[in-house]
Amino acid sequence: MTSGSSNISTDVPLGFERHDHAACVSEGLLAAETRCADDGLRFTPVRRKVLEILLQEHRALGAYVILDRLREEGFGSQPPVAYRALDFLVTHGLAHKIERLNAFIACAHPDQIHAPAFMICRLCDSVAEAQSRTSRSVLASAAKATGFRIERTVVEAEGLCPGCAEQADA
Amino acid sequence: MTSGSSNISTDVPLGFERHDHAACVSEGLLAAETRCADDGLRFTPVRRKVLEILLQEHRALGAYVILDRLREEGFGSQPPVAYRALDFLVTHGLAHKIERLNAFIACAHPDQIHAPAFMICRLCDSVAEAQSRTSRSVLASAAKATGFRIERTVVEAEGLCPGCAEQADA
DNA sequence: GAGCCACTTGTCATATTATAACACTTCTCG
DNA sequence: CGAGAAGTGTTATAATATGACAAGTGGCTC
Repeated sequence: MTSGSSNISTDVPLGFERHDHAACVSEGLLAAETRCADDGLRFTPVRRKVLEILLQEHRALGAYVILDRLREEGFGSQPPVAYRALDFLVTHGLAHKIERLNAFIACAHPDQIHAPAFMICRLCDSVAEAQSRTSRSVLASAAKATGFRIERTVVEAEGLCPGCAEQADA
Repeated sequence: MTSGSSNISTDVPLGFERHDHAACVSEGLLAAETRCADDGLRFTPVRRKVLEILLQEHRALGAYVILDRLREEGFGSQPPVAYRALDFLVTHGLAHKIERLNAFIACAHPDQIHAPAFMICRLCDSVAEAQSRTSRSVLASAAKATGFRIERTVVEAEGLCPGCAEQADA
């Protein structure tokens, strides 16, 4: 994703790094298509559009922002339309909910097993997804000690992204 | 808190372990009082009552549940009353918000520096707070690698507590 | 291809969580 | 004591999320 190659479509440091952002969208959609085909899931127009909307930003979007965009594109405009598509994407690992923000973001690693961790910039709102091995976490050891059986984890850090931290220091 | 001593007031395994629960409440309130006195904070009746309500359970309570109890006790009954008290408690480390549940829980370690991690049982709703050192976490290394400056972390695991896991297996 | 089924979409209605703004009171500190 | 800051209570409203039901769509068997 960090693109050693071609056309940088934006120089905003989204996901904290410059990259070929157009590729994020197309690759993301392609990965989702493949995945759905493989797993016998229906990648319908609404679902596709919602993922596309999410992929367009390395930020978390609220359900109602997504809903507005869906309306503009001619889809249904009532909350369940957005929530159901988001639910589908989250359930199948194509998107994640950022609990801290009550908002949603496209998955950056739809191929791998995901116990994702996020870094959320409180100034520019960008969100980066880190790959995480659950096993060596604080949670894993605490869970082991008490006998808790982990099914899902929420790991989110709030703070300043590299760019904003630099500006803040200046 | 695991009480080598006296009267077990309930045998429900709250916080996943049997313990002298009456002591949780009184010790919690005492710790808060001390802390507020030390730091020149006002531990007013509403704030005290909200903390007491939270301490009575090793579960996260929604703001509106708390609000109902406040009303029963003769306090104001509009949302801001509860939210302001909760905000005070969270700001000063006497309570935490469980983002996954949009709900609140009393801090189990009000004395220490807190980068807490929680284990949430999806069946019995109990929540245990683990002590965590942020430093060796997935987040810390990801942050270091990208230059992200962490200010606050949310670490929550959802799954089955020891008791519920056992029942589920049976 | 007709009929059946599961799934998806769209809508209305409503629940749940959270905050803005303002008047009034209480506490603190000079 | 008086001025200002902090806290409380209220009204009103915003933002987030779900339940229930009707209608449409696609894939299936026979």
